[in-house]
Amino acid sequence: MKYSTRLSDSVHILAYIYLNPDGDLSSSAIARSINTNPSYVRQLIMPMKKRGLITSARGTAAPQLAKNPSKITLFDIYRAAEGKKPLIHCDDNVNPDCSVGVNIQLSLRDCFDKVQKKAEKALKNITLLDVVDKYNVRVADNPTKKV
Amino acid sequence: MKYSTRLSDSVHILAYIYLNPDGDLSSSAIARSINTNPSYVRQLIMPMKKRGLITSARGTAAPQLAKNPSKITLFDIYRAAEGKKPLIHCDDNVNPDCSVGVNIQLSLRDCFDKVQKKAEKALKNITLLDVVDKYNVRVADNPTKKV
DNA sequence: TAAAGTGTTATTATAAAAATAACATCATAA
DNA sequence: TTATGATGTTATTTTTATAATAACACTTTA
Repeated sequence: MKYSTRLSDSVHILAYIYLNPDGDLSSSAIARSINTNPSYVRQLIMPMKKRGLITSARGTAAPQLAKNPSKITLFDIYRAAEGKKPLIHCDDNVNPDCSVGVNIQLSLRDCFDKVQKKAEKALKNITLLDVVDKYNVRVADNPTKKV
Repeated sequence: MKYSTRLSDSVHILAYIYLNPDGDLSSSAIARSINTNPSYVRQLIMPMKKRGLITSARGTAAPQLAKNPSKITLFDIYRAAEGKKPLIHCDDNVNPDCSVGVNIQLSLRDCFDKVQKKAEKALKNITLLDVVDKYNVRVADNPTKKV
């Protein structure tokens, strides 16, 4: 399949809103920045709205962060973007008549869960503010056209 | 796309070989356990061979672990199965004329790299023996038909 | 009231993976 | 020696999760 860029694009949306409080914040304008279409942007915004990361209202092109960016972690955005999908997938289509097959996969699930927890912990330790700070350093070091 | 189960299936292959030293270790037999085809099994074995995890010879259905299972980590198998592919993907198709777009993605890459490192560290801390041990506990707790 | 926006659902296209096929090469047993 | 069956390898087809897109009811605002 295509690789999912939902987390990446969702962070993009939040950063864009935060960095352009007085600019055009329509889904069309954000979509142009991501090089995608307005509908996809709105589809990413919706779960973030449900998870309390963003506010928006029908008819008005004025989404806002619902929290301070220092209080929004990459894990929050990951949950909104990807739900409960894990980073590593077990093969749950092994031969059910094979004890090795079934039980190795179940054992592996335990192991992958541990890795998942570690990754999630790392995601929780990075905030939207951290990402924006890195962005600002980059822009300061390499001044070019804005927006 | 489909989710990759290459890591999962590669571990499966190694465990199968370790647990059935005197059984049929042809790619066909292993494929039946995974519920897939012999060619796919061989395709997974090849990179593990190149990375020194397994030995095998043309014409003979007798693959062997090249190391003690306590010396093979999930990270080793992950590298063989997935190469350098990361767990989380940036969107590298954003609007190149948008400073926010480009620089946010570059900043995100740094962040995702940190998460990747943590996940890889977790993978390094789990060995094939750990997986097999969990398997043995499962089989002991829940005795059913073997192989 | 017209224009432009969001929220939402449905459909199509894309691309990464598994599945499969095919075959040269090698080992082994009859 | 030859037939059989295996691996190593490359190429093709099918599957499927995702992005892309379309469509439209509803809402805001000029």
